[in-house]
Amino acid sequence: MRLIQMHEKLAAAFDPRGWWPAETPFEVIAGAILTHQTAWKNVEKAMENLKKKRLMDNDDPLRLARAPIETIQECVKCTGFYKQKAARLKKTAAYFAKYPSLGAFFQKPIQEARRELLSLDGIGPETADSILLYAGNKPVFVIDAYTLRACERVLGKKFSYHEAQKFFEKNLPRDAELFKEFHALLVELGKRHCRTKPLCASCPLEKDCLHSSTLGLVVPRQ
DNA sequence: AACCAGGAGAGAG
DNA sequence: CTCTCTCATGGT
Repeated sequence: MRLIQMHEKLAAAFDPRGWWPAETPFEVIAGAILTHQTAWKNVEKAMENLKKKRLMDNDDPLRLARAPIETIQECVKCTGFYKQKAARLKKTAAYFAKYPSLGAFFQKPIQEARRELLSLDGIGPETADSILLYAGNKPVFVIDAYTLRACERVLGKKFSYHEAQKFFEKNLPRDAELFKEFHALLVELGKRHCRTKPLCASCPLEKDCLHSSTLGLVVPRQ
C-alpha cells in the first residue's frame, strides 16, 4: 500500500497546513462545533468574541457552561446557526466540566471516548474524530465531504464515512501527527478543486498523480 | 444574486 | 439503509 505517497504529493504541492489552529484543547472542541457548514474565518471571529468575554480562559469548560445563552449567541452569531451552536457549545462545555480536566477525559480508551462524544448534541462522526485527533492527539483519521469526494475520484467508488476511515487507518502508519496534516491537506485539495462534484479529471498536481493505479492502491471491495 | 462554507439531527420512504 | 429538509450568517 502506498497511500503514504498521496500524502507526500500533497505535502509537496501545498504549504504546511498546521491544523488545528487553536491555543488549547477546549478551543479545538468549541471550534469543531462552530465550524459546521461555516468558513473558518467566521469561526476565528467567534472565538475572539468568546475570548473577550473571558469564556475560554484556562482551558476551563466551566466558564462557558455557566455563561448566559444569550451571551454565547451574540459571540457566535457570525458563524450562522447561532441558536443551535450556542446551545450545543453550552451543553458540551457542561459535559466536559464534569471531568477534573480535559486530560482526564482523553485518558479513556479511544472507542469509549468516541462513544461519549457521539452521544452529545451536535457532535457527529466528523466532529468527534476531529476532537479525538486534534484535541486529544489520538490516531483517528478524520473523514469529511472533501475526503469522500477524493476517495470517489481516486478509488472509483463511493465510500461511507466508516469505510473511508478504515481505508486510511489500515494503509497508513498509526501516527497522529501524520493524520492531522494529511486530513488538512485533503481539505486544501478539495477547496482548490471541484467543490460539489467528485474531484474532476484535471488534477491540480500532476496528471493522474492521484489515481489509484499511479499510487499503487488496492481498491477495497465491499 | 445564487451558491457554498473544515455537519448534524430529525423525518420519510 | 438513502434521500431531504432545517438550521442562518458572511463572503464570492
